[in-house]
Amino acid sequence: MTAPDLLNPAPDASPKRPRGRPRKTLVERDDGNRRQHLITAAARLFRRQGFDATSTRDIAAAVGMHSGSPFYHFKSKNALLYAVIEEGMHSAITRQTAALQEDAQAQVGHPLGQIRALIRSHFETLLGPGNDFVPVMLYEHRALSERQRTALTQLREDYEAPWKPVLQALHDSGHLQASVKLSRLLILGALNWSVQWFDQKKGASLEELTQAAIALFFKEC
Amino acid sequence: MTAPDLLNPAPDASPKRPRGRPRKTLVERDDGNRRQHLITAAARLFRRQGFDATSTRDIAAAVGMHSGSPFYHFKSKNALLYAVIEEGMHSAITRQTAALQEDAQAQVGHPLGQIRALIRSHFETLLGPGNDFVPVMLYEHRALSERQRTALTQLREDYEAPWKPVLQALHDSGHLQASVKLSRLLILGALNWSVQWFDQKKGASLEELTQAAIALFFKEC
DNA sequence: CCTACCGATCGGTAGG
DNA sequence: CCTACCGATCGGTAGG
Repeated sequence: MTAPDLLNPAPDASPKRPRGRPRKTLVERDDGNRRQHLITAAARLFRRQGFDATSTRDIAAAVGMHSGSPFYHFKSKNALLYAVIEEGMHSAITRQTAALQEDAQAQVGHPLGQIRALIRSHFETLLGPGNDFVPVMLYEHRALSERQRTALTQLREDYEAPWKPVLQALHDSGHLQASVKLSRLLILGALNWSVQWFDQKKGASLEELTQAAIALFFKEC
Repeated sequence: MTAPDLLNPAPDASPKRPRGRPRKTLVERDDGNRRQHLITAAARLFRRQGFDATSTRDIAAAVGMHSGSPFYHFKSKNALLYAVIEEGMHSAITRQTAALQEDAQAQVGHPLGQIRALIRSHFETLLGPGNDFVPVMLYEHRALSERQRTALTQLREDYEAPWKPVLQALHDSGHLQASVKLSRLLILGALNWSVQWFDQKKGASLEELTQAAIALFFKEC
């Protein structure tokens, strides 16, 4: 405990608000933090309990707010879900782009190296520590509104776009036998489903997972 | 319309109940039908809207009951969910067993024929018309109680048991390169995810899907 | 961002 | 299986 001073005034000295106009940068940073805390907490709860089974009161409590306060930051529970999903897709696309660039610098764009980068990056997005955002998208997007779903479809297409030429090249070179379209759907499904069974503590590492997936899907020629 | 008789008494002749002790077989058959209607309607609604987003009133209305009546047949909404899932797993196991027997008679147990039968049967369980039960299991089992989940784990192990020796044989013969355990998890994931994107109206048939999956996962040697 | 609150909905039950 | 109902919870809001 410190004695009352200018920053911690005695109770009789208007304890409610700081004097003068609040500094804008500080206020915005605080707002951004609170909003971000809500998104992060919501992602975790939505992933663990599901969207419907998570109340906005749960989320408020997780960040130390009262029950009505999340609606100061988000106009509805749905908007909060969409914010979670949008952030997940943006970071997934960022991670994927970086992985492809790293690979391009190392290997002059061999398609097997590219698909390896895509799969490894995808596993990290799904299974990396604290990465609850994309799993929420995969399993809770049904709760989105029509307009939100439309916007999400665009993000998913952006994300999947780099897979198509890589799989086409692997098909042309004989490493992939099934059709490119069905292969993409089946491969992404196999990866996405890992959210259901992968256990960080025991079992395989993401690197082992990646190698197994490549050995399963692609021929050596 | 038929004239009032012993089976359809006139209104003044105690219309509430038939006289005497109800014939047990008839009563049980009626109960079974109502119960079965509830399970079927619940499966459809749970699949379309999710478990949490479906109210017991929705289910009651779908079979022409009033709001409290489903609880005459099931002691809780959860018990109804478990009935849906249990029926789905039983019919999946039955279908799978029959598929393996058909294949055994035709091909003397070639592992490639066996895996083909397993995959084709799995797609039918997931994507066949009216087969909502197993998809509900895949996406709503989180809502089960601990005891229900334990019982379900046994059913899932029973279902997956035939896959292990078949995949092991394919691994030994060089048709499968990745480890048997990770292969099984990734393959079943790829198939299960088809629930998310398969459209009965357009797109591929279950037969084309099966062929694509086999071409994707297994080497020709 | 808190306080106090509202209308709606939900799973479930008693009693017949 | 219906009728009538209950307690609890929930998303969301007004007003500060």
